[in-house]
Amino acid sequence: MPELPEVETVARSLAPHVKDSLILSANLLHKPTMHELSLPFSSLENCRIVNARRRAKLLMLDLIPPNPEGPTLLVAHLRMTGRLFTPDANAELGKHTRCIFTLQTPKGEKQQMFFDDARTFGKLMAANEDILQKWPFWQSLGPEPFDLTAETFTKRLQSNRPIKTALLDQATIAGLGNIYADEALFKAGINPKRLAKSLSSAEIERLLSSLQAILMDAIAKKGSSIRDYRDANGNAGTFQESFMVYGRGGQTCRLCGEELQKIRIAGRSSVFCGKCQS
DNA sequence: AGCGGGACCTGTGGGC
DNA sequence: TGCCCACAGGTCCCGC
Repeated sequence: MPELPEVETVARSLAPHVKDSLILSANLLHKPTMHELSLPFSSLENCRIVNARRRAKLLMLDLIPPNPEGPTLLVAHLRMTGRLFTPDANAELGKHTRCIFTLQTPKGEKQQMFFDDARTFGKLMAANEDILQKWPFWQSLGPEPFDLTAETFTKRLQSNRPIKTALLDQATIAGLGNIYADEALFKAGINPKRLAKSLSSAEIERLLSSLQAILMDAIAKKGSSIRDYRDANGNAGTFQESFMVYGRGGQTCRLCGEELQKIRIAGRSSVFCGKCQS
């Protein structure tokens, strides 16, 4: 499930393949994949890709358009099963390929970039600054975890929701999903059901340093591959080998041996240790 | 206003 | 063996 470390890994692994390439065409095979606020995909033609980066869980390709009205960004939200990658030269169209981009590399060679998405939750958007300003989700995004101070985090946690719910809210902090929220709460020793505003300043500092450490470690390990997720080169990440709680409900806690509990919080499964997390 | 929960979507895997 | 159904979950939307 692409969360911050997975999207960061995709951006870093995709960049060398697409940087300075010209988009010759964008062929949308599944209409709902195009975000409703997107410029027409024909506007992507003759745009040059100059960078691939990440904001929150969004994959952002910076573009130089052929004219001032053209898009300056190709934004991809991978959601559950989206993959943006450059297939091998003679690769077949996949069963779940939703958009095909034909690129011209700086060497003048043709190369394809596929957006595959089994579950079709993912979205692509050809955008510019005006569109970002009109996009409520973009406007509501909270700070990046590495930019967050304990003081700002404290202000954003003044809510009556369980801390787990607050961490999943992209307006509180951007980039966390179910995996890293559960892992960060375990590392910080905080029960996911605790109301966000009930956390002490010591607990908030511990939670912030825990989630920053986990995200750094997960980026270093190229993300977590549960089933679908692969980077732009088709490689799996290895952070799933480091999971302390995610997906381990009913198994024993790796710290104390207690049986891990699995409950639902705001419709999400949450795994935690009743002994280590208070 | 703020929160919880269902809908969206399809592949997978457990149980019978 | 094969079928059915719960589950996976990020975000939007609706209702309380």
